[in-house]
Amino acid sequence: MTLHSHRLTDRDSPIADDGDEVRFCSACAFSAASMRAGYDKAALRDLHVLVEHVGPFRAGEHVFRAHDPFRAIFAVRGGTVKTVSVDADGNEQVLGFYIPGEVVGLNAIYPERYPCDAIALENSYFCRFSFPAISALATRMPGLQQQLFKLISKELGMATRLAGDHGAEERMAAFLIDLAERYATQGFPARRLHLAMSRNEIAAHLRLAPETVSRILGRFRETGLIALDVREVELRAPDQLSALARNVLGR
Amino acid sequence: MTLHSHRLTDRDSPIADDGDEVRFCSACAFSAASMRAGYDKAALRDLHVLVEHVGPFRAGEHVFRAHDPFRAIFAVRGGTVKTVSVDADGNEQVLGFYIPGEVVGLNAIYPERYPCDAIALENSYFCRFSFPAISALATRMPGLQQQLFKLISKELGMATRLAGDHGAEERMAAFLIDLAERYATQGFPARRLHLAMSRNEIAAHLRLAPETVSRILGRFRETGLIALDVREVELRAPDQLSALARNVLGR
DNA sequence: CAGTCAGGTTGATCTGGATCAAGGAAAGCT
DNA sequence: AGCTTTCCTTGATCCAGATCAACCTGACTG
Repeated sequence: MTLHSHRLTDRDSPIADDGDEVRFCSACAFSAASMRAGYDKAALRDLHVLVEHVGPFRAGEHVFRAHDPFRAIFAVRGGTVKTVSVDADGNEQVLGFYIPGEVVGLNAIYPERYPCDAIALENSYFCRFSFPAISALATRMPGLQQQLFKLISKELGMATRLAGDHGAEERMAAFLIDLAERYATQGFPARRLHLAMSRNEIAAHLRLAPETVSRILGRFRETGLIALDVREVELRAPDQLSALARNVLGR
Repeated sequence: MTLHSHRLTDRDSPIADDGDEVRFCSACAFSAASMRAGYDKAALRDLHVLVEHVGPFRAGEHVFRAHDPFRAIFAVRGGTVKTVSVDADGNEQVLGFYIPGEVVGLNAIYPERYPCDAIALENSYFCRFSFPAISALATRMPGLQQQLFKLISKELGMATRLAGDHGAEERMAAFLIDLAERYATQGFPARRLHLAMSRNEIAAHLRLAPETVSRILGRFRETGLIALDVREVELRAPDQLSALARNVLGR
């Protein structure tokens, strides 16, 4: 098999702190909105002062834990995280995977405690925003407020799609398409991706058995929809995949 | 069968416009937060001016439609609504049911279009809040901003629970417990409820077949967990139901 | 570099809930 | 009242995906 996906490393990631005192890490979920709105230096400085760079977290380390009091949200600067909720019987449910530029922890606002664990899947870095501080700032920066609303609402859309009734193949296709698109919007190649998560974790996300995930990926490979080398994926027929995912993604 | 649930009507509903020029409809999701925060008269007047009472909508009528541009959110003043998304193959998914005091339309913020239809299940009334206006106001009323964050985050929690992997009985139990608790927080009796929705709608919400919903309710009745007369439900053993729902509701 | 172990694949079997089918009961219409 | 329609229930069968089982692979360990 000659599939060489562009494995993300600390070195070649386009997402990183640019070291500039005034501007933000270029991919931060908040920077685009703030820049777009054309805020003055003072407001930008406020937002910048708010940020606390944290990490690295190594694979398997917790960024936050279920039941911890909610204090902050985390923008992924580099790496990948999963959020997981473990029920009384020990069943793990993966709520989501988060890649650079995305924000983790928004589901903790209402309960005022994190309702899940956040665990790094690989070496990962974050911008930590105190939630009281960022929402106070949002009061003076309507664009930031809007951005926060959008982020939570987007997350809500994701959860809703996941809740839908759909066949295993449809969900798997939707997972791949969605992930690829999210990487694409962050500036990564759109047709190749490295899966930072195990089959087990994909399964726990899509409420499938790991065996089913494996079989479906195998089938996708055999029918030429994807090229696959364990965790390296190339979308060979994105249109057919999208067609499969159509009902899940709602378009 | 001698089960007489307290059927909600326009007349006996505790939720209604109180007719006071200055205060809000007592159950409105925003009134509590605003009152609690102790805002001055001017701010309260702003919020009051913002509200537009709409309705009645009769059973089956649309409050908004999928793909319509997002302009407003709706607090249920009386009645019940469902939000439904219909995919390309005509499969209906019920995203949620909303009772008086709850807010519909928050999932439209990110896509900037309603991602679903909102349909009244019975005669229903709403407070309509222009979203641009209420979020502008939220800028001057941090408590209101916080309330909006919470509402969306709470909705996110709901969607997440729905997305979980769980047996049909667990999901059904969770549905009943959750609905009863929501009625209870709105001041209705905690152990008796009238289901405003059909078995089909419950099924489309819990991704079950209507037959399965019927069978499980029958089983709950036979095992004494509930008393049941078609749409009138009495929770006879709320603790056992809660135990069943435990893994779904996460506690 | 043999040994261990977690992760992945593949095959065989089982099962929870869907689907198909047939009536009953309540509500709206003429 | 009768008629129609929609909703609900109950029984019989079926199937997508879970579970059980076996083996493979590659990465880390002593």
